[in-house]
Amino acid sequence: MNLFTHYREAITGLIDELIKAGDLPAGLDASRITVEPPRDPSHGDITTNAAMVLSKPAQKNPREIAALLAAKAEKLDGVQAVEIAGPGFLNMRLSDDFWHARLRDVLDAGVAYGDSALGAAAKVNVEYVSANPTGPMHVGHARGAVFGDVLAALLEKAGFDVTREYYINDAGAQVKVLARSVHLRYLEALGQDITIPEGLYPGDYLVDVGKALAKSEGDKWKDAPESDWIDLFKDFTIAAMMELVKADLLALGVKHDVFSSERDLVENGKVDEALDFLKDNGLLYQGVLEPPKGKLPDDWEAREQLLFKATAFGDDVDRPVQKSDGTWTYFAADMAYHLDKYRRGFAEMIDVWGADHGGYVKRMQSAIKALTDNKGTLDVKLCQMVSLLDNGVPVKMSKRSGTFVTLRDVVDKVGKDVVRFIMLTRKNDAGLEFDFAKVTEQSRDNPVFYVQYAHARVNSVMRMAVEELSADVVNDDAIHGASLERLDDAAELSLIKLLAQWPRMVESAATAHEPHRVAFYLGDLAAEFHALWNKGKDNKGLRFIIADDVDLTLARLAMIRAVANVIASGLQVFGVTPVKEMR
RNA sequence: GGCCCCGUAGCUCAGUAGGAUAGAGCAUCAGAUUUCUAAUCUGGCGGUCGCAUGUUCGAAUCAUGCCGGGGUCACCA
Repeated sequence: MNLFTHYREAITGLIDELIKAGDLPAGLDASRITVEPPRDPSHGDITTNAAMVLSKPAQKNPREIAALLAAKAEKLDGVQAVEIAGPGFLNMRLSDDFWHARLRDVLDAGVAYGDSALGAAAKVNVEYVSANPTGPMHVGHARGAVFGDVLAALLEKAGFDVTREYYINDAGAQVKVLARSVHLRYLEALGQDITIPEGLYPGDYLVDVGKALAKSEGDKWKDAPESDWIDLFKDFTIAAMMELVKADLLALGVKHDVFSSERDLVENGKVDEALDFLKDNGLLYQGVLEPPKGKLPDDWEAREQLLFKATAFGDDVDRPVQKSDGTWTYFAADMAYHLDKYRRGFAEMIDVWGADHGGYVKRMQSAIKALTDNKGTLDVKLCQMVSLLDNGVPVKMSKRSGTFVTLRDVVDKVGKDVVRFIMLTRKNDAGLEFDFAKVTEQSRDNPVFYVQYAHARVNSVMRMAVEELSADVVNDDAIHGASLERLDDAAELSLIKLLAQWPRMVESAATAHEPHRVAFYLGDLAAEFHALWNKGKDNKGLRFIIADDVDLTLARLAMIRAVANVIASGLQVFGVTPVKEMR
């Protein structure tokens, strides 16, 4: 249960009562009313702006409305005190019993705590990675991969029906170049000396593909014209590259439900279908684009081409859908792809792209508007660059010099959990530094460690408690039946309140499509837990284990177990394994 | 030149569908350890939220215009 949603409903209920009683006029718009935690804890546990928002439409002084609400709010379950503050805030303090009940919720739910029905099982499609199948994944791909994977998990936790999708760009000129590169490797495998010309893919990872083809095909394509072997080589190589990509993603713990092929779309006539739809609606025309303002590309020439009327849907210019050789542009196929997603039932689509594709967002969104009659929505999440450092020194990356850092290198070096967590410690549209030295160091500076350590520390205390008090006294049943009302210290209640925020965090992060908020929340939670742990040094009475008060000890163990539950719940969304020990 | 993103403490960044006195970490200064793992914690210092108008009861948050940084700009994907 998201307690803020709960009390928002209660407050709007009170407003209805006031309307019925004639104290407020009917027909008030409640949509702008918020119920949230106040910034300053001295203002209570929850606050609402209801009185201020209703002031104007109700033509009443906000403090007057607040007074009407306060009189009723005092009687709500769990509410201990109500006060009116500032311009008309209604601040409420909830009873200790209420918070103890929330702690009970955490213990009952375990890692499932925070699961929400917010999404109401609505279908959402999250497309991420979608890297060209032309080689192994590099670190730049990792961020989008983790972001998409975790956003999908977050949406699932918030109650959406999520499909994780990968779009294979296997129809363009690039895969042709790839197939030619492999043909050279094939000749090499047959014993020829080769040089790889500029423009083809020089990577070693194609050597084995060439060998495999030499083995299965023999030398029959040695002297054959390209048109005879190109399709075969394409198919074989794409399949091999996708195996490579999937293996890399698996190492990172990233999975997809659906792989869609651009080539399939083209071959199945989906592109024609989508374009026919646009044509029937008068949204395609032959035209000549204005040259871009400012510096012109060197090879610019005015050319008549088939254009989609993107400007009618919010884009800046109309967009070409057909190349001069008659084949479809990438954009045309991508339109067909998104229409296909829409027709498969995904009115809500999310795409995760690199920030260098930012210029493409408007045209895709305008296409979706045109193709779905404004019924489909696309949110594009752009992920900024990751800069790799080692102890502050940039790690040089260049495909040519061979110091190219692959995704696999990074995962092998620091582990998938570290890569995943760090990728989420920044907003997606902010740059991110990934420092090999920092992300593996065991200190406060390293958020992965810090959060993991809090989880490990809970388990450590648990082990210690069993050792000191015996397993007969400290066990699951005993902890579950603990007298939670014994938790009455301000610091303990404060920690419980933070735990109770988790369902709200899940919902807001999911709604905003911002998984990084979870990382910050987990950091805050870990900090508060570590702080409480340390309080036990200054004040022995605040230690978790109090040998001569088993009842209190069990209550505190229940509390810290709840901390571990919520951390584990968050890490589960991240696809990071919580550790129980960090020696 | 157009479009998109960013601009918050010395540094790295949060800031919850506009909310009350803008927060963390690092750095720096002063402290805490015969430990339930100090791999941690407590306190001090530190800000014209790039600038200016506007909308609003209320703006770091929304709108418009500037300034600065990055990305991108017809038949690549």
